[in-house]
Order: sequence, then C-alpha cells, then structure tokens
Amino acid sequence: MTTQPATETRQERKERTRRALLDAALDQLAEESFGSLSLRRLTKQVGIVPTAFYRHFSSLDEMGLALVDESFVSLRAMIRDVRRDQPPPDELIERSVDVLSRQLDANMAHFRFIGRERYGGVAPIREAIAHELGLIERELATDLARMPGLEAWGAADLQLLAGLFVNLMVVAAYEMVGPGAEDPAVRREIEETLRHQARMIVVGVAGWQPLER
Amino acid sequence: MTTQPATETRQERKERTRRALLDAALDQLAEESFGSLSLRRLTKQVGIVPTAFYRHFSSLDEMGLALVDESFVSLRAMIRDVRRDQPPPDELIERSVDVLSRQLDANMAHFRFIGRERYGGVAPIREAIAHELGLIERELATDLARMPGLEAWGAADLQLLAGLFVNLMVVAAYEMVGPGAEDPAVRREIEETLRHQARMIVVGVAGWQPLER
DNA sequence: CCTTTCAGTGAACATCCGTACACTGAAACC
DNA sequence: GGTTTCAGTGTACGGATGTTCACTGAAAGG
Repeated sequence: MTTQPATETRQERKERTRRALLDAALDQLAEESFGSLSLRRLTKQVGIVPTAFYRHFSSLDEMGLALVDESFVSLRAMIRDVRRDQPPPDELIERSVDVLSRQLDANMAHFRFIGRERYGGVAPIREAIAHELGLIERELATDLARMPGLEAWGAADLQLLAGLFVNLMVVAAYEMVGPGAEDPAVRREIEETLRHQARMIVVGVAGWQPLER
Repeated sequence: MTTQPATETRQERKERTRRALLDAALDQLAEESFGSLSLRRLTKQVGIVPTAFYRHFSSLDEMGLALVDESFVSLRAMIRDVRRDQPPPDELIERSVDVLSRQLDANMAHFRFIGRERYGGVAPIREAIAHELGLIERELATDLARMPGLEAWGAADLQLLAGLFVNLMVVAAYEMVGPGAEDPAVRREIEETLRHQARMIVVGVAGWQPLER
C-alpha cells in the first residue's frame, strides 16, 4: 500500500494516509453516527492495517475532534465569503443562502458531520461542536450590530437573533445535504424554505407579506 | 428474576419487562446514541438473558420505533395541554413554554431521545421522527390558521411559520434536557432564550423592543 | 555510507457482539 | 387435572471489536 509514482517525501505520504483516514471517516459517517464508527472498518477502507491508525491519531475521539476542526474551517470560509463583498442589507439573506448552497456541494460531508453529531452521541465531539457554534454565534452577533436599524440593540438582543439564524442555517444545511435530499428538487425546496423563514424572522409575523401562489 | 409479591397475570409480567427494556434503553440513550446500543447491555441492565429480548421485539430497530411512538405520545399530550385551555393569543408563547417546561421533567428521556436521534445515525428511526415532526408541523399550521391576523394566510405561509416554531421547540427542549443542563440556572436561561426568540419571530426584527437590562 | 527514524506489518490477546437451539417451569386454558 | 402456551434460561457458535507487541524496510540525516 501507499507506494506512489516516484518522489514523495515521507511526511507527504503520512499526510496522505491521514487525509485518507479522515475521508474514510466522513464517508462512513454518511451512513452511521460517530459513536458506532469502527477503527477496523476505517483502516480497512484506507487499505492499512488496524494498528497503523495509531500512527496518526491516539484514539477515534481525537480523530473526531480533527474532523470538527476542519469542518469549521469550511464553515468559517463560507461566512468569510459572505462578509467579503459587503452585501447591502436587503440582499444579505439572498447572498448568504447562495453562498451556503454553493459551499454545500464542496463540503457536503463536513456539514453532514456537524448536523449529525451536534446533538449526537459522543460527548467530547458534541461539546467541541457546541463551542465552535457558540463562537460563530457571537461573531455573527457583532456583525449584525453594524447593520442599519440594529445599532441600538444590546448584546443580549443581538445574541438572540444570531442564535435564531445560526440554528436555522445548521438545520437547513443538514437537511439539504443529509439523507433524503439527493433529489435536486427537494433540495431547492428546502433552500427556498430557508430563504422565506429567514425573511420571516426579519420582518416578523406582523410584517409578513403572504407568498403569492 | 421477575418474581413479584403475589398475583400478577402473565401479560402483566410480560408488559413489565417490556417496559423495563424500554426504560433501560432510554436510560442508556442519555449517554450514547441509538446506533451504538447493545442488546446485551440492555438485557443485562434489565436482568434477563440476552435471548429473552426477542420475546418482546424482533430487533433493536423495532424497539427504537416503539420509543419514537411513545415519545410522540408525550409530545402530543403536551400540545393538547396547551390547546385545551385556549390561551389568548398574546399569552400563547408564555403558556406554551410553561407547559413545555413542566412536561420536560416528566418526560426528559423522551425529549432527549427525539433531539438526539432526529438527525442521528439509524435511518428508520430518523425517518420515523421526521415523519412525526412533519405531522405536528401540519397540525400546528392549522391551529395557527385560526389565530387573529393569520386568517388570511395561505397554507404555505402557515407551514413556514409552523416549521420555525417546531424547530425552535425541539432544539430548545433538547438543550434544556440534554447534557449540560443539569444546572437549573442554565436551564432557566435556555427557557428565557426560547421565550424571547419565539417572540422575536412573531414581532420580527423590525418590531423588536430591546430587552431592558 | 552507515545509522536512525518511523509508517506500516502481522500475529495474538481478551472481550464483546448478535443469534441459534434445546430447555424449563409456571401461568393459562379446556 | 391434565395439556398447552410461552417468558425466560443456558450453552455454544462464529465473527468483530480495540489494543499489545516485536517486526520490517525504506526514507531521512549525519
């Protein structure tokens, strides 16, 4: 295993099987939860012997935390994309959902992982995800503070709103990428629901203009 | 095992160990996900031999579906409680959260189970939960249709709103009852956040009156 | 060029897993 | 009161699990 064309430094090879382990995990996590992952099946899929796993991670949990890390790198990259070309406030939702939709395909497994394990079985992973989502919530809150009409809001108010949006996003992302959303039509429907629900939060029930049909 | 004071009909005894199996599952599900449950640990906790499990369920999955069923009996009972004494619209959120909070203690394990397995690992259970939540969402939509100010809303609009509320409730319920919410202060905080966020959806960002601090 | 490092090997382990099978003994039934 | 039903027993199995340990062979380094 792991012999390649010609030149490849030792740490390149190591990094490659490490990557393969992470990918195998993300792959298997599409069909089961982290708590039921098996080290042996993982290494079998990668094509190495079970014990070689320990050359890369000291335990399955440690590998899980690595997955959390890189998943949130994806998520933050997405947020940065939205923030980069400062969209006008009235287009913020549209732009955000567009970016989400685009990034979703590139990082399906990551978003699926977050959605699945957010409330899933294994404590340290659940906690790591909760922590990262908390950070993102607070970042979003400070972003929102600069929006017209929200300058006077207190930290607590902004936090509430940020929580609503983050929740909505995580749930919608998972539903768009999780099992049952293979059909593009279904996915587009979820995407539209997300747009509308986000708008509904902004204008409120009182200010909602019924959808034309 | 399973010998009792005096008279106890055969099906009573059977029902009792069935109940014990379900309870043992709910108990263990506080610390792991359904996908990693083990028939042997389950039966050990109940005090019966592994093979006796099959006298009650044909598989772990079937038992999981039974858990979904009884969990939604709890949830529907809760909703009926809110609906029973028709609360005035402006108190609906307060009343709902109060009922939720009260029912939560009585059915912790059920709500924890739903929150955990909603996006969790095992397909048939995930689908059963999604189906039941869909029903509840539609019920709530028809309830909302009778509210003053919403009589003119179309089915799609009502569905959007119902989705927001159901989502908010499931997430908040899990956070109130899941790991990390043992501290009553933490729980009360989550409860208050839920109240505020629900109100924010109703009045919208535009109509939000900043919290006094 | 010779030595060190170390990713991956392969056998062995104790333990857990689900399930098949023949069984027992007491409640249920006629 | 004799027969049937059936929840729970006990053994036994084949296979999967995580982890140990001493190992190999090629790349890295002096």
